[in-house]
Amino acid sequence: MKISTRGRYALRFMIDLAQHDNGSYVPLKDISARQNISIKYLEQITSLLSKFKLLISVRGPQGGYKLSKQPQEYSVAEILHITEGSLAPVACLETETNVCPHKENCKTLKLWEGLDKAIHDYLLNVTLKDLVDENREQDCFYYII
Amino acid sequence: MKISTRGRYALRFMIDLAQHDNGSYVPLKDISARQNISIKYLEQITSLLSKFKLLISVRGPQGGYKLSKQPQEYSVAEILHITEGSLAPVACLETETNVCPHKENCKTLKLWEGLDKAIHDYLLNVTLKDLVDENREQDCFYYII
DNA sequence: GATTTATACTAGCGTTATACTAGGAAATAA
DNA sequence: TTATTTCCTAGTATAACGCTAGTATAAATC
Repeated sequence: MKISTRGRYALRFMIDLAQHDNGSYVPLKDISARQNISIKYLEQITSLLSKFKLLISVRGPQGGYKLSKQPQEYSVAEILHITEGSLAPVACLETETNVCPHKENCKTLKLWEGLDKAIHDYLLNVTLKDLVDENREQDCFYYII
Repeated sequence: MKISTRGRYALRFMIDLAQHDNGSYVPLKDISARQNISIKYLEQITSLLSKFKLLISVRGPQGGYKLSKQPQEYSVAEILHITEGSLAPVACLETETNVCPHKENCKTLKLWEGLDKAIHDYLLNVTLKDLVDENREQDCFYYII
């Protein structure tokens, strides 16, 4: 029941980008250096975020990434959903419609649906701006394990 | 961000045990057959639950498992906590005190703490009795994947 | 006390997911 | 044309997951 590095790094990337937004594009290598995450690994994460239109990217010199909307318009839920694949606590809730052949008889389905909703409700209500505004000196760039 | 089979099987085991509680001990093989989970795998799960006093076990003929308290006294949180190891969404929240050297500067710590709390609050408020009382015909004995 | 029935404990093992690294292609500004 | 940047795909070591298997131990019954 863990958020993977992909999701965590994505948040750190987005926070860093929001903090260093001056209208121009920020190249990966800058954020990679500040956040101490390899460029190659970050690339995989940003290309996902880019594909889902959370970022605007431009190649070549002076290129890089830019937020596609205001920090307060991003929910943590959408960022994590894209990078984690799914936030559902059980596989049967990953798809739009639950196709488990035993869902009618499942004593725990409501539990998982409730947990899924609790997680989503919480993460939908936290925005990127909320994270950027955290009263802390630096970005987190290290998690144990 | 998934609950593993250990946690899910533990819940199914506990529900089954609560449903078939007639004062005597229920042997693993009965529940294994009803739930379609191998005895050997269930053993690992029940020995955990037993070690943490959620079950009373007796060996030998007429032996088996019995709940150590009333179904409404078990929270889903405690069952999952024991079998999953931890429900924390990030490693730094697994231990009692956060020992991450960068916790002071981490912009996402409050987010994870809040998510952890949302998950815990929800699961603490669902009891084993709530699951047993689900208005469904049978136990769930199958999850896709 | 031997046998049967049950849990307890430990080790092992195949498969999948995680957390990356690496190489090259394509685009773009200077 | 060259340097810089993102984009795309493949590979790979490690760890976690989801079991299976064997043996030890305890207890009831014959």
